[in-house]
Amino acid sequence: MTREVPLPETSEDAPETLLTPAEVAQLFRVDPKTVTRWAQSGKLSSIRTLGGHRRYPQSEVMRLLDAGKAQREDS
Amino acid sequence: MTREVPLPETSEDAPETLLTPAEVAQLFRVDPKTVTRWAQSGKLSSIRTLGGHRRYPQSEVMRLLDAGKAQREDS
DNA sequence: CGTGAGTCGGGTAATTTGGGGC
DNA sequence: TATGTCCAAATTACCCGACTCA
Repeated sequence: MTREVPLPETSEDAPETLLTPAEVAQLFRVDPKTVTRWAQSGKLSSIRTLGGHRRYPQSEVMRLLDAGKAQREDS
Repeated sequence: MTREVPLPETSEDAPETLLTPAEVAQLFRVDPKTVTRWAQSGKLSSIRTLGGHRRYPQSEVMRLLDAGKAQREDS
């Protein structure tokens, strides 16, 4: 049973789901290293764990996936 | 049975909300064990229950989340 | 006072990072 | 310019048994 206390969200809580580099890489069918390069070049937002590993917002990844899937090349 | 949950303090005193290892882990998309290592290495402050379990200040967790943010250059 | 979920510990795989070169 | 691969070091994930929490 999960704890059910009234979490007094200090401000605005965005339960943003995060994806690991491997997960994003599989979605795009590229190497995890490529995903890292996207993040480094500012093409993709990223969050850092306290150990330095990157986590990517699922919502943005999905948006970028949809942006280029139904199109033949580019409209 | 009466439960000792953090009441929404209406005045002074820092109503510091404490998060469980599992909650912090979900926010960073890491394993609860990883959060424990962060606390052990001093990267994250923690409170100990009388039984030895760790609790983490929500405010600090949120601050660290924002600190590791890297947005896209184009928004 | 039981019960189930969560969190200790430690150990050992798997993943990620960063740089360099193709 | 963009992606894939090799490398070593660092970080993280999963395994267990025992204990704590609600």
